[in-house]
Amino acid sequence: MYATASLQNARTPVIGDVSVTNSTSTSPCQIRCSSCTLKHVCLPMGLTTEDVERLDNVVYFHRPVKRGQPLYRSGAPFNAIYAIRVGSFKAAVVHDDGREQVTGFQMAGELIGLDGISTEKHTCDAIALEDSEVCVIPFQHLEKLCRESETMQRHVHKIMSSEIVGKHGLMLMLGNMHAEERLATFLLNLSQRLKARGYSPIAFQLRMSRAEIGSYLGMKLETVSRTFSKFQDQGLINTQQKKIEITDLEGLKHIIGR
Amino acid sequence: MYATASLQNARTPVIGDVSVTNSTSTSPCQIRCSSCTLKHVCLPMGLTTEDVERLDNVVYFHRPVKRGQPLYRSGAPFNAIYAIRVGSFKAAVVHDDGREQVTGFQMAGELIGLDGISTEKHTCDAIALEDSEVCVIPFQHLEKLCRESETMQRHVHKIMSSEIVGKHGLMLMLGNMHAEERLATFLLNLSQRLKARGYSPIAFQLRMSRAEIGSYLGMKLETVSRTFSKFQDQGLINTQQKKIEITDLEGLKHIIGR
DNA sequence: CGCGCTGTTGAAACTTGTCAAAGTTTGTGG
DNA sequence: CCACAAACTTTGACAAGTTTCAACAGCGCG
Repeated sequence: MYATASLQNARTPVIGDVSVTNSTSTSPCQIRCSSCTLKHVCLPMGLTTEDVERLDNVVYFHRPVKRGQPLYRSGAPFNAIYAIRVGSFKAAVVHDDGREQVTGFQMAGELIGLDGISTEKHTCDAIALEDSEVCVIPFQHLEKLCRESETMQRHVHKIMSSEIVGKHGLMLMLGNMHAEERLATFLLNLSQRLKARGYSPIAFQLRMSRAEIGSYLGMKLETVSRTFSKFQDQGLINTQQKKIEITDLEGLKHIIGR
Repeated sequence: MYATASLQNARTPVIGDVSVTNSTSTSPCQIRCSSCTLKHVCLPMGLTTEDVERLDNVVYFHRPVKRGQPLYRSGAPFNAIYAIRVGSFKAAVVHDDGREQVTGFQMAGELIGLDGISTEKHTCDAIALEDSEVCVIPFQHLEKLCRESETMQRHVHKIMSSEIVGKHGLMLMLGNMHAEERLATFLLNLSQRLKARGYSPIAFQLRMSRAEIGSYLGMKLETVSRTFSKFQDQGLINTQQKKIEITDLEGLKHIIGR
């Protein structure tokens, strides 16, 4: 009852595409969206039971990605978007001259790959920050679902739009904020997303290097490091390399408020 | 034959919404997408004749916006996206503390308003940089079209995705580039878009102030002004206030290439 | 014709970047 | 399991680029 005959038929070629274009193999999915622990923060968030069951028919394959390995690279053909089931990723665009800009960090439950829709080729690299696993969402199938279900369609549109809105926020940060404000914004954002996933919002492990944080925030790694140290001196956080403990959440918020 | 009965019926409430939520009135459209001179650069770009005719049924109202006036403001309810028919706009997000970041400049044929989809409220201000006119595209109607036509659906998805990709480029600029590279990028981007619209790519009138350019590029207006002067000294451009003439296109490109 | 807004230019101050060195952690291979 | 190498982080000193503050010029508008 979960898979209609037409979807079964339509699915076959896409599976082929995926295995051709990606060197890593995919594996059938044990866990359905409808029973996934991440459904409150992932694609299914806010959807009706019926729509989630439709998703179950489309999200059928998982793909493991080892730390440091790409889920996809810039220029790779676009077939699917991905929901992160385990682990985390960075997305980065690389300029001709080699300059890299990290455009986002994604964690479990978040989507990655929307950049590829426009040209049907991915326009950035998606690299796993730790051993991870993604759910493969063949985009053609998702589009079919959106034509069949108005609520699903609106949902997908909202996800894309919030991606745009999120980038606006980043632009505001990159264009207007000082190093301290940027790092505080970054930490608070991370904290909030971890909280939404049931993790501690005040003690966590960074998955990315200082250089990657710096690239994302538009500053050099030394400045990131110095700013961490400054926060530590001010009693706002405790850091030990990648281990972060926020000791004064309000203080951090106050930095952004100037 | 252009308007089906069902669309006629569906349209009425949306018209109501538009006139309620916007203080400015809209007027029926004389010009159809299918006969619009901007169709090669606007929403209809690349669509089949059939799809464009479907658009004709949906894009029915125009709205004039005087220079300096908002098309919408942050927080306003989202009903429609807009295609710029005449003139140009800036989109800007405003931080709590009053800091403003211009997130984009839109010119004729470009879409504005996608930011509102995610929360059904607009998240930025859209302000006319000159006396302008937009085509109102009720989003619910566009979504209906996308459910009916696969090519239209993919088209709209591509537009949203390229908005995301475009922001990535901006982030790269804000995060990695020096003042000269930023301004050169800005000028070349403008030049290219004007060219695509049949205007001179090397002589044009800026519609925005130095402060607005600065906000967009993440630098202060004085730095913008100084950088313009530097380009002028280097023989790359001629500026007289808002009038710009690019005298060495390759030279400008070379600045970005470092 | 003057007033205000916008743009230009200069000098000093500040923030961040650059370069360099040393310390720390992580991972690998013996 | 330890040792060593590689990668990452921290910190300092100095340089460079941008902002800030200030003054003035030019253009458009009433």
